[in-house]
Amino acid sequence: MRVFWARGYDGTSIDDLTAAMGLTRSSLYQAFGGKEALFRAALDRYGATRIAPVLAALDGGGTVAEDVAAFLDGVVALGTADPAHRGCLVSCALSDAAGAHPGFAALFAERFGVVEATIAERLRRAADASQLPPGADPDALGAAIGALAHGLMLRARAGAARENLSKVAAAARPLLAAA
Amino acid sequence: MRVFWARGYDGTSIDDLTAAMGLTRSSLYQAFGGKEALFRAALDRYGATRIAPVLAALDGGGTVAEDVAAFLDGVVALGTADPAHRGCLVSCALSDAAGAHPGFAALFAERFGVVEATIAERLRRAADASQLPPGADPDALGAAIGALAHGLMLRARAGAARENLSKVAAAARPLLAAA
DNA sequence: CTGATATCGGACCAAACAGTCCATAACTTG
DNA sequence: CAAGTTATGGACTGTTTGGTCCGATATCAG
Repeated sequence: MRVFWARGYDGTSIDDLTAAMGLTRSSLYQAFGGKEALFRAALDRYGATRIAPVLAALDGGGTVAEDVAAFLDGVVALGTADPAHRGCLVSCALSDAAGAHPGFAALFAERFGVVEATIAERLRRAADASQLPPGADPDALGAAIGALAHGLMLRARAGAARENLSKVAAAARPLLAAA
Repeated sequence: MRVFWARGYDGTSIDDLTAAMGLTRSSLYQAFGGKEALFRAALDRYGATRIAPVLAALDGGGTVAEDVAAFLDGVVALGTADPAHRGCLVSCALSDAAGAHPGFAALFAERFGVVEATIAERLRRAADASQLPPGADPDALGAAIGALAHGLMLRARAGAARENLSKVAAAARPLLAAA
């Protein structure tokens, strides 16, 4: 997962992977079946260990503005925590792989959709509690916050510092101005 | 440019390029020097012919909210216009290449910075005209709008329809609520 | 200890890769 | 038109790619 994260799908060779994982080619092929299957497994692991905790901040128990701010902070932290793995495996590696390898396109859309749907669900709860402006569309607003999050990940990949991105995330607060 | 756009840097071979460009390897190497230099030339062309017109919408002569909305519409249009070239050469291809090829990291940051700086400049003009809330930070807000734009590009690559993304862009309007 | 089974290590393969080369063809220019 | 220069075509090279194979090693049951 870390190798794909740092170098992308096409930029990673089987030798890179065996070196990082400490096993030989045969073991890798025996255990995972091939590069593509291993990448899918890495994406699963990334989703479970990296994305899920960040999404969990949306259920932090605060106001919708607080929870979304915490979510965006988590995004920034994930994208900038380790200089060797800047940005996001999905935003950076999978988005590119979806072009050269059509099989990844659906996977990319699916990963994207999970994030948007989770945010939208939180927003719908806020709307029910009248914490959102009356005319707001939770789905569109959720997608906008998701797009912002992915954009922050790209900016992290380009080398932005964490403090800097925190300010950017803070600048997005008007999206959730209370009614 | 189109081949890199569709298939990414590592996903594109010299043969792909010669086939699309209608010339032979020697001509390509003679004219551009190599794959990396050709990619840089493609990025230049992309910036001049695709990104610059979209950024120009920021000087559309409307209110800051109108100009930014027009800019985001342009982003959505660029990312969804041609099913063969979904998303953005910079957001999708360069972000990945920056991982495997360190030389591209600076280039990626530079391309990103141009967009943010252009938006921030427009916002500063708005602030001078008191069209922005008093406490707003034009640099941070510009970076947020830039991140949103790049996130929309990723969503376009994942296959989102234009109408859909237009709604998402519209949902971001509160970012520019007048003071 | 023995025999069956699962795992491992490293050599191996064909294909694809980026990049080079030189003989030929097409211009340019005096 | 002829000499000099530039662009082109396609064969070639050494390397790296993802993937396979088989002998050696470890694990475990009886």
